[in-house]
Amino acid sequence: MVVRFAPSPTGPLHIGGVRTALYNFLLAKKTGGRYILRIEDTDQTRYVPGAEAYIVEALTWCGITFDEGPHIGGPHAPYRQSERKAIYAQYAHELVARGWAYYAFDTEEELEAMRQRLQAAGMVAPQYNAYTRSYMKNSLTLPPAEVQARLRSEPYVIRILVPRNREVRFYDEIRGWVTFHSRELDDKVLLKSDGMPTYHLANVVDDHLMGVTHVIRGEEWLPSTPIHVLLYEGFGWEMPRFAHLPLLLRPDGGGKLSKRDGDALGFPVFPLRWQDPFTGEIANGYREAGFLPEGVVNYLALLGWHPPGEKEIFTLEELIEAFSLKRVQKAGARFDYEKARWINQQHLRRLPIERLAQAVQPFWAQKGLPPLPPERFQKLLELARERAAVLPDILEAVRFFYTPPALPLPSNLADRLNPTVLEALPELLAALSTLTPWLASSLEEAIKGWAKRLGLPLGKVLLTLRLILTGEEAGPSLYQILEVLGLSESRQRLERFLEVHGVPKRV
RNA sequence: GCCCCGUUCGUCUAGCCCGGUCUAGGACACCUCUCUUUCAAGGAGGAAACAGGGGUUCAAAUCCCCUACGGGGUACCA
Repeated sequence: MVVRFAPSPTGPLHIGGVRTALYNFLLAKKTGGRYILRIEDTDQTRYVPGAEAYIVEALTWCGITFDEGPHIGGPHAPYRQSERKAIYAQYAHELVARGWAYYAFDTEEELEAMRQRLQAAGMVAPQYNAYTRSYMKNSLTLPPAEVQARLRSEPYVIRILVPRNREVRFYDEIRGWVTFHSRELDDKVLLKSDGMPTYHLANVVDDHLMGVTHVIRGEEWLPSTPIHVLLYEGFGWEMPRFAHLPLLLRPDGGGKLSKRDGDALGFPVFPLRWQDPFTGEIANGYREAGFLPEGVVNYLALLGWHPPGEKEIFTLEELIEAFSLKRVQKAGARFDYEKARWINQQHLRRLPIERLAQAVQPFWAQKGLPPLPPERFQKLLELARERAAVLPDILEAVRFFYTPPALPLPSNLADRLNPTVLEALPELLAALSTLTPWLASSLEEAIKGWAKRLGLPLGKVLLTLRLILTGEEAGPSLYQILEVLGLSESRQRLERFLEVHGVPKRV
């Protein structure tokens, strides 16, 4: 099995593209096949600098790797269509010679005039087809001598000659047989006047030349597949198998997810942060939002595909094992950010602590926090990981560690302090100062004993201590907090509290 | 407009191909309870769907047709 992912470098890859790349990857890996990255940069006017590098970086981050591509080379190089320009022209002319294509000389204005005329006659989307081509300027209507003359002196395009009255059928691996009638098809441009191919020609030629056996792409390509089928026939080439994946839809149901949605939907639509080189505009990415690549890939896999069992959390390896086109959904799938977060959370909880520390590190550094010894850092993260769906949640959950409470406490919190506990605070301070070892277990024992002696419910004691030490009402186990804070920091916070608030006198 | 593809809980989906086992299963989100020093996490439970109409059949979520709705396409863009 040979598959390819063929994005056009017109900007960042969006997550729908990532999913297409993922499905191709899973299939290639599962079957021990080959996976090709091909850059479809045939539209020179839409070229965006940095987009190709972004695509490679994003897929690499996701763990999606290739066997061939512009970044690694391979037997079918080059892998940028702009660098294969000459190949397409040659094949386009061959198609003319075979009677499956023709030259057309119509100017933009002439095409526009044709459309206007037909629209005025009530046609919504005029086509260049079997009916209209007969009165346009092309090698089918012009005398051969004039055609030759124009070819030498004028820009021209090559258009496919769509047969007049035929059913074009193909088998889609996900949808079954799909039928179009050739009268619905128009004579698509194959070779543009700048000498570049259009997608239709380039993809067919390259897929053939590169030995692609399965074309797996988004459903938006379904309507142009009959053109591709005709091209394979015109060339006399064996067709690959086709599979058109259901689209990723916006959560509000307003159509397919697109690059242009940027951050407008309230969640990232890109794998990585992207800064538009022209406008400077920045769009957030999953990586920067604190997702693990495992989480993103797992969620994306489940959007439009379902594994045989009821298991939902998968590693990339497990996805490769479980994936199959037969279980891909036909209908479009709405993106659900909440579920994406939940899946990510599951991966966060499973991640080995060293790798979690690695993943959190950039966020830690970005906050300007000083590095901690690995053991202490890991201990801290253990307190927070179960409270986090994305990486920044972890920093939030251990805020107490790097931000001592602002004193005096605001009255809504100060009101919750237990006076009896406050009164006994100096005594507790003294007791804790001699406590060894300084561990959550011994701290728990000491504090529980102390609460008992005071005759107070444990909850009141702990809430008061929590407020004093962290300034927050909720969070990880207080014993763990004390342990990770350490004796000296804990004592400092208690002392500072006493300084600011004073010890209430018993009346 | 035309063409193509689709339609099971709010969302992702199982079941559909090979009709009965479906009083339609799971997950996210939501609600209740539980565990707990708190917040999470965990555990238990709840509410929640076969788009509509016709057929075929002893029997239809499952097969066929129509309608409605949704999506995609309709460029010298991919």
